[in-house]
Amino acid sequence: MAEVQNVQMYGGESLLFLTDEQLRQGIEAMFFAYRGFTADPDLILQELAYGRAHHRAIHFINCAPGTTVNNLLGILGVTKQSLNRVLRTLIEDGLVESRVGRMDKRERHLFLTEEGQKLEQRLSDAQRSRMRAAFRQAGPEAVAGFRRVLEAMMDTDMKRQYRTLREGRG
Amino acid sequence: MAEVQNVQMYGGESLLFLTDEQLRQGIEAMFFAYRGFTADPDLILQELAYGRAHHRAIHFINCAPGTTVNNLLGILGVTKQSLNRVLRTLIEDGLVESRVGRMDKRERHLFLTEEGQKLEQRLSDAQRSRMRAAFRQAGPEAVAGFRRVLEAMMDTDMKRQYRTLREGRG
DNA sequence: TTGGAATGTCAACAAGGCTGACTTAAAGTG
DNA sequence: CACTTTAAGTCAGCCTTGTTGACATTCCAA
Repeated sequence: MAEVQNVQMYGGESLLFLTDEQLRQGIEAMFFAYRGFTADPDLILQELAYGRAHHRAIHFINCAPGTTVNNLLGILGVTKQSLNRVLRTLIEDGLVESRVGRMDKRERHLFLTEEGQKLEQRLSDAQRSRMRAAFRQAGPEAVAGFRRVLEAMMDTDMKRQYRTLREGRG
Repeated sequence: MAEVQNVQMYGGESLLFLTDEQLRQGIEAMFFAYRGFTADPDLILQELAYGRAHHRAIHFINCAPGTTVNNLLGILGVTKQSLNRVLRTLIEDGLVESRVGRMDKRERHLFLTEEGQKLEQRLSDAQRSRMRAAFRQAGPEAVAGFRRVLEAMMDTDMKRQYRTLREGRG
């Protein structure tokens, strides 16, 4: 592999190392990998007439049960109208429960029902099994690097969200 | 950083290392990072009333000038109706040129015009500069790991596409 | 107590995926 | 040559998921 040969040529943090070509390859790898990343859950969602938006909502409600609509909005980065449509169908279908806030009655706290949890399991099993295979194939050091690059690629406020989620479960 | 501590506990390829929690973090990192990845070009596209679909077309036509519509369909993984809508506007707007094949007159070979190349530059500069910053921040070894994980996450046929593109330019 | 801010809902529209049916032109094959 | 296949493009219509605008409810502070 002729792609890491320029590392450290100028000492310290290396300059030549980042050729446009290598950056282009990184961009394309990201594009193709993201497709792989979503492919398995997409198949499951399709048979239920749901989309990726439903998956994302389910995922983060599962991570933070009792979260409010507003909070979810911040994480997902969409408009509340867009999220609402998805939430409405999930509530109608009995996968998500929305409880009026006790302190602040304007807020709705969101929870997965048992059925919702079951679907979450199915979806994340599918996604995790590909991730697990990739992690295993690439090895622990590659995984650490993978995470470091992804974190560096996030916006600062996204990174905050990500860290919050990470620490919430630890 | 308490996340790589379980590596190699069982010798050889490590088992404990892949906890569900770590996989979940990988999934979320991928989600947030992909948003960051597309954020900068999206801003540029918005002011031109184009979308991500236009960007993808422009990117791959730039990578493989003279590619046919059919080939592009394979790379992008969309239907021809969907691609055609995008391609038509790009041709109308004078960013892409479509030449009838000389060997096989059924084929159309796609090229970026000068103006198309200019936009491609603008878009990829934006995207690369974030990627460059992330790569630099994470360091060369992390980048190698990043690439290894992403490649392992692709489907086999995507990987073929990716490799072909990689070798085409070297 | 009243006006403004926050939270969530409803309605309508656009982008960009999808399928299906069809045309045109060129290439390949018996 | 006649027939089939392939490449490309088009039209119509659907779905998901993003957007903005208008609106109801609730809370809080002046």
